[in-house]
Parts: sequence; C-alpha cells; structure tokens
Amino acid sequence: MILDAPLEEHLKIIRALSDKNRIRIVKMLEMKPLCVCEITFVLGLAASTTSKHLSILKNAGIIFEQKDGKWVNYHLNRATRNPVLKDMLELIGSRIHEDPVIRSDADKVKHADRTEILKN
Amino acid sequence: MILDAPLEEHLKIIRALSDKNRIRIVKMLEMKPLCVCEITFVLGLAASTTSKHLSILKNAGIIFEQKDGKWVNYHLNRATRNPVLKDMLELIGSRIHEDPVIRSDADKVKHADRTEILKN
DNA sequence: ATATCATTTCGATGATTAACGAAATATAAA
DNA sequence: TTTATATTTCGTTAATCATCGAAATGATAT
Repeated sequence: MILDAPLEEHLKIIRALSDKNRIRIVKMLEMKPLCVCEITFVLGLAASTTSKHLSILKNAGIIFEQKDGKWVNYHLNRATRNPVLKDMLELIGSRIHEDPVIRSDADKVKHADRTEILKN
Repeated sequence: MILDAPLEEHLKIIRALSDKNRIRIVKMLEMKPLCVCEITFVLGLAASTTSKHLSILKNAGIIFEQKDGKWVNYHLNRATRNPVLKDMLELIGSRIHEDPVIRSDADKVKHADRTEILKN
C-alpha cells in the first residue's frame, strides 16, 4: 500500500498507541488472542469502552478480529508488512514488561479464562 | 535512570509524538537547531502555541534548549540514552521523509533563516 | 420462538488538549 | 534608560476524547 500522506498514517498508529489502556490491550494480546469480555475484565472498564478501544486499534491495523460464535477474538497483527507498525510493536513488545500494571494484567490473563469471567 | 512505571514513561514520549505539529518540529530539528520564531514561521502557528509544543517535547526529553542571547535554539536530543526515545527518533527519522508537508517544511527551513523571517 | 449472552452502536458527560491573543519576562539595541 | 524583539505564561474557547449506561445487533442455547 503506497501512501501520499505517510505522516498521517504514522500518526494514526502512534495515536492509537498513545493511550494507556490500549497499550495494556496490546501487551495482553502479545500473550494470546483474547475475547472482548476477557479484555474488559482485566481492564475493569465498561464493555462499550473496551469495544471502542479495540475498534481504534483495529482501525490502525494493529489488531484484527476473528469471530468464534458468540465471541469475537482479537489478535495482535504480528504479520504486518507495515514497517512503522512493525517497529512500534517491537518497541512496545521489548520494553514494557517490567511495569507493575502490565505484570498484573499478564497475571490476570494467565489465571482467568472466559468461562471463569462469566461467573462474575 | 531506572523507573518503576515504564509504561507511563513510554506514554509520555509516545503522546508527545502523537501530534502532527510536534512531529513536524522533530523533522525540522533533524536538519538543524532552530529558534522558536523559525519554527513558528514554518508551522504557521501563534508563537505561544509553538512554545507550548516545544515545552511538551522538551518535557519528554525529545529536544533541549540552548539560549543564545535573545533567541532560544532548540536541538534534537540525538545523544539520549533512553532506548525508547532512541527507537522513536529512529522510527520518525527513517520513515517520513517523503510526506508532502514534511518536504515543504524542509524546503522552508533550508531557504529561510531567522533574519529573513524578521522582515515579515 | 424465546431467552440469554457477547459485542457494538448511540447519545450524553466530564476531562483533556490545541489554539489564540494579551500580558509578563528576558535580552539586546538605541 | 527607553525601545524593540524573542519567548513564555496565562486565561479562554472550541474541539477531541475516554468513559459510561442504555439500546440495538448477532449468535447460541433452551
């Protein structure tokens, strides 16, 4: 895809990643694909808010969705050919592991599956 | 500098670079140090607005200032030891040259010095 | 078909932010 | 010491944005 406004395309990606909750989502999806309800559970937001964040990330090409019946699973777009996105994902992937919020999120992702969430 | 909240520090840098005019500033400073009035001239903003953008970039460690009499020259912080900033500067530096806005800015930076600006 | 559950869309609200012009600050020139 | 110039600070305004809850949509299970 050749663009005549690379700056705008850069900004779309950078702005999508300029929000704390959206970075948390990306870090969670690094572990494995997750459905909206799992992400909502970990972030502690309203489902509609999570959905909005996901649409922003999807729109920037950072994640993609895969429907599975009632659920919509979101995946990190690791296979992107967009070099800017590639670089940004690498940056985020390699340098934020030790943050306490990210650690705590990772723990929740590990020990809570979608069936368990449904009980609450 | 060791941080206990790497996520917040990342966000400070990413958010500083999530604005079109601030990316334009960074791209201009890649060429050479510039004073506020030169940057203001190229961006076509109020001087106070430019000053605010510069303070955000400075606060994120992306640029630094050097006073020269009446003028304040801003420099790109190329020598940073912050790996996130290093990566972000590389990303912006290597991939946005062909944008028409950036090209036009570069042209203005090349052909207009601060003495010429003062005439307007 | 009806009820239930997951997700998205919509409309409203509060917070953040980019922008401006005017006033304050700082430095240099006359 | 005035005057002029460069920059920053301040207060305001308009736009953007994150958030919520309610309603709409889509899919499964009863």
